Amino acid sequence: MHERLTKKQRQEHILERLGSDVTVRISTLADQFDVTTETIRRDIDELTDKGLVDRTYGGAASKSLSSEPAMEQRRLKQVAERERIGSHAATLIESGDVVMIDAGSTTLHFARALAARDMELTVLTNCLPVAHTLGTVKRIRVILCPGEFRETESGLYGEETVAFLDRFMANKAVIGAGGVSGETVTDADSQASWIKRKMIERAEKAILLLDHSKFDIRLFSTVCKVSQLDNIVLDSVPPRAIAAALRGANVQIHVAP
Amino acid sequence: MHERLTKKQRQEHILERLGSDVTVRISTLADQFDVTTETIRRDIDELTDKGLVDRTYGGAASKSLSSEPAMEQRRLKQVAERERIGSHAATLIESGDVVMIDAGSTTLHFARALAARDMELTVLTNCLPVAHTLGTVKRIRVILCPGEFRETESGLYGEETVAFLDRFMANKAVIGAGGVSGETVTDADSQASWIKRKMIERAEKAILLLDHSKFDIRLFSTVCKVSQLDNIVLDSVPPRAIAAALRGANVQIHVAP
DNA sequence: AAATATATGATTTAATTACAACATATTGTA
DNA sequence: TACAATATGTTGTAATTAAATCATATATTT
Repeated sequence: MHERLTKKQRQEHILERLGSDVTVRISTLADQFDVTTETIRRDIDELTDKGLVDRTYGGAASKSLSSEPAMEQRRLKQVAERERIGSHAATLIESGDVVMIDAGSTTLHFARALAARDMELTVLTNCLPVAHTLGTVKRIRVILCPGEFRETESGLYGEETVAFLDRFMANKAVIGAGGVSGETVTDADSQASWIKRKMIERAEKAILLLDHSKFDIRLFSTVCKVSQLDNIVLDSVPPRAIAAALRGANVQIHVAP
Repeated sequence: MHERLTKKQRQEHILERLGSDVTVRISTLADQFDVTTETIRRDIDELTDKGLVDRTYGGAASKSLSSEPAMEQRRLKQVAERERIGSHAATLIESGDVVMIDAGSTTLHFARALAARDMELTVLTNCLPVAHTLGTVKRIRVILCPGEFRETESGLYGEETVAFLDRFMANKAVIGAGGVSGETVTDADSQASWIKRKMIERAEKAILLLDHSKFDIRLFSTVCKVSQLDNIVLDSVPPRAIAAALRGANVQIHVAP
């Protein structure tokens, strides 16, 4: 006969379970713990409030590794474009390169494409999903930056991160951004901008990945001028003004087919 | 106006979605694809039959092919014991502590228990799953070490990691190990041992988590002498020789209930 | 021990999902 | 084109879950 578990114990068990399973069901847990579904529902609500699990209809799910809540809504529409961008950008990488990869959903697509190519590479990144994706590939050496972990982007940020990057040199930096307007690249997040700038600085070639939804968008934090870029990979031809700025700065434009 | 997607496109989108999200809901997908829930239900049933997704009530979840195979295998062993150990070890942590957490499956259990407690903490770790588990908790500041990413442990290792840890001081270090024999703590992995040693060195109190399968095991790489420990959390009473060594070294022994 | 707070259970109603059966539309092909 | 195969929509009913409320039990504090 089992002794009754305390609330804390139950909740720990639920977290444990979500460590190996992706989802749990309230009805199942209620059976196993021999409490009512209402009790489990309350447990899961509390865990959800703490941000430890995601609520689902009928249960809970473990938090996703690469969730980007801000992008959630339009992710569906932009997925195909980003895949194309990432895939094309991967062709710009050569065997033997040292590559710095920024955190973001577009750069994650790039990392997936890169993993599929299977080259000899060294990768520095501040993005956990990128590290995870490339970590499985034998011939790629992945170095993750230190820093403060931010759940929203699943990335590492802060002075530690920037200082760490400063100690390396790369052949290529692959970054994303929130918008480009005229000759200025911007992002909503100033901490992220510091990382992007440092990566550009420490790499011989800077490659920016951008989908068309970011054209003519100007956000809070300036990342760099387009003249600091070497390549830009897009999913469609940019508006006249941006195209002119890019050509003027001698940036090589790639439109992913 | 959107064009209607084909069945194949829808299903690909669902899979893509489950690449970044853990779960999808039938009702949501039906809205987004502008089809009825029955259509999505049939899509998901097909994907389930092919073994590509897991069915859930109201939707689907990504298959839990854990990307941490080595860790996953060990997780299956001694799960209950490790949960108890981790849970009890969490009670040794106080609000305001700076805690260094080693990579390993037992320490991950500890991290889950810690997350459920919801205290004000600063955590330094070389373990991605630990960072992810604690990164969701508002009151916990998580700093991830730099280093070379090793997929088998989902952790960071190497000189960068050790040097980084050297720059901090912690109240407590919580580490795992491969075995303890006599008065010596050992591990199979020498790179991991370097991390563990450094964490012990940089913390006021060293807490070792060990399940009983590790008693009287001596492995390749020496981590430390038991005299360098302050607390040890076990799932059962250790053999005479080890108990004697621990008492002799004035290590506080906790047997998790 | 009494008082208070917390946790759990029970119950009802509303909302959501599942399932099956059948109708209609769309696609591919002889 | 016409036929067959496939895909999708519609509808009704059953099953499951959500949410709110109130009652009861358990723990904590004074």
